[in-house]
Amino acid sequence: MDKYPEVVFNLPVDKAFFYRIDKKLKLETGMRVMVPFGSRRMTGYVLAVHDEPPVSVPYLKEVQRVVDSEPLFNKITLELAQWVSGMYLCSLGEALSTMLPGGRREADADYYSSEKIEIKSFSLDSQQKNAIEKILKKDSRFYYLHGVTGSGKTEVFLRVTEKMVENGRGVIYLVPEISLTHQVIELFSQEFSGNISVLHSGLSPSQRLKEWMKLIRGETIIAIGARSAVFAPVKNLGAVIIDEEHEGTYKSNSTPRYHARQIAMHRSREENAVLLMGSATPSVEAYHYMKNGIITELSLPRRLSGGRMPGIEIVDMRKEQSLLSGRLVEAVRNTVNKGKQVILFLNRRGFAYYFHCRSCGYEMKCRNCSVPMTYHKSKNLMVCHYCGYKTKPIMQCPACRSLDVGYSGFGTERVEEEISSIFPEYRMERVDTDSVRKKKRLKEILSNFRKGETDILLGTQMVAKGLNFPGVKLVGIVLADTDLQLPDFRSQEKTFQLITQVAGRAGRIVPDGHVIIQTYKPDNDVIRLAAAGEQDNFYGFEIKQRAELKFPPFYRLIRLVFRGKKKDSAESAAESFRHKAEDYLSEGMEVLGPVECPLAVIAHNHRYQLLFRSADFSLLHGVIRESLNDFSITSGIYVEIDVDPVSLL
DNA sequence: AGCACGCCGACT
DNA sequence: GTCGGCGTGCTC
Repeated sequence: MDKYPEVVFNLPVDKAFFYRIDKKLKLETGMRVMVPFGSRRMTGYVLAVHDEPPVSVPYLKEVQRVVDSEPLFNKITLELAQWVSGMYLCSLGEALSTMLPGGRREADADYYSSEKIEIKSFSLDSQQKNAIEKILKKDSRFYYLHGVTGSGKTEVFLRVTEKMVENGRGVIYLVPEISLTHQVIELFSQEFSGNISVLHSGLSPSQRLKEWMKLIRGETIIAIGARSAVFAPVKNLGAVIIDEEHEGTYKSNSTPRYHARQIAMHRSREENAVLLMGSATPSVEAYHYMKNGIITELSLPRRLSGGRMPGIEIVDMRKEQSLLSGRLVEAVRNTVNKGKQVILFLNRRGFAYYFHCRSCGYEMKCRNCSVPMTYHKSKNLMVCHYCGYKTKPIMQCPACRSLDVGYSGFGTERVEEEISSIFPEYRMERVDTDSVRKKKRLKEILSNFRKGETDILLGTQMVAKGLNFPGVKLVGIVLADTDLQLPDFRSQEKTFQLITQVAGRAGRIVPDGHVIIQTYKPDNDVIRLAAAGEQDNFYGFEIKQRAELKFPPFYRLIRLVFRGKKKDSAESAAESFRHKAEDYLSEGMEVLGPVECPLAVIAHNHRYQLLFRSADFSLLHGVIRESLNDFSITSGIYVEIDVDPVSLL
């Protein structure tokens, strides 16, 4: 006697397939099976096990192997996958696969340390107590701890978790990147040891699965991890905590392109839990919902240590010759001479050194992609930031044969060079994804800096977040406006957050810290408001602009990218999709495009995008879903769907 | 997403 | 006359 499992795969195929298996073998909904599929064998997820074969299928293949001894997915996680598949317009199998840790690894070079940290027996001040009380009263679904760096958000998170655990309820704690928040993870691991599953990417797939199974069985009831931990099968979920809510890492950049905050909101509603977010610089939408009362704002305006925010100084780079202003050089010298430390911050590796002809303006671009090639001095190579294509640097302009060419721009390597020529005796280390390929090396650099063995730490993103160094007195933002020129509706928000976060860092330990912001746009509203610490004014200004320009949170967007080897067919696919969609289009919806994507070509693929926009999300979503349904995808063309895109690049 | 099947161009 | 290009359609 046989039974008949219904199986889905991690493929862009929105369909279930049926197999047969001996009734005596243990096979349940939520397990994985190895089955023949066409000419290959694949792992599939069992949605249901039927007693009767489906009438519509004449011949059923047999399950080769049952992979799991117990289900990986329970009712709640299966329903969640269903919702993800509907919301983000991917197949159910793709949704299940992204939820499962190790099912498909999400690239992030994480670093995890087991260094012991002291658990301070902290006492809470009145503003923290007040916040905790409100959260536990649960008269709202969503809460936001809005407070400056150092105002004690972590303690509130810890206490809320403690209370939840006392009441037998589970907690998901999300952090932007494990590597930058290992102190917090250590704190939680020690406080709740035995009760916690840390789902970090340093674990092997089988270790991750083991942690997942502990949660499914209820052996642990706290899950902590990056983005994908929002799917953790925590039993009796009481709270989801999102630390540093504004961080871009909460949005996935592969199918399904989910946002962890959106999943968290959905789960907290479905599972009757509270959602607790926190940041000093909320995303514009979160800020908007706080002002609307959809999210309850709990503000923590005071710093625990009583330290003041640092002095912030803007330097106009239009008057400067070099990429380090006289003002910054002087401040670095003063700081190091007093035995204090400096952090220099550059936000974009990709905007580094590029080839540029001074006669005709020719820029050297990648032959596969449309982005400028970046010069890497240490290897003497031009490298494409997107596809990894490498080529030798050239000495003559290929367009006009001029010899007046150069490699210019801002890059950590260039800044490093400049600093060492001005201050050859200072000890400096550079942190970026190139110089710290190895996790050990990063740990070493950071620990040297913490011990005061380095004077200057120069780096990209990695130095801006989460790290608190006691000796730091000066922070320089080498170029604050790089994001502002990007054709992206979120660039102002990002710039504001960057400056505010970096400034907060400087003053955290040393109250009289100093921040120097170098910019070519000293009069820019965003830079001005960030430097002045005028949060409410910035958000007010930005929200007004978003409303006027029809961007989120007032309007919702769905972006479709059509990509293919052939430029024409990519464009015509986008064009014909637009026509399809126009049949369904109604009042209050608009389509933009097709236009070439800002990054028009990536790895030989031409990219065209359509942007759909409406204030009514369910209408918008419905139109896209139906259009996709009766749109037959031309061969060789791939469609990427991004619901609520965070970036339009 | 793969992978096989199938129908037209340049080679021994 | 065949090898192989990749367009098309299917996978229980």
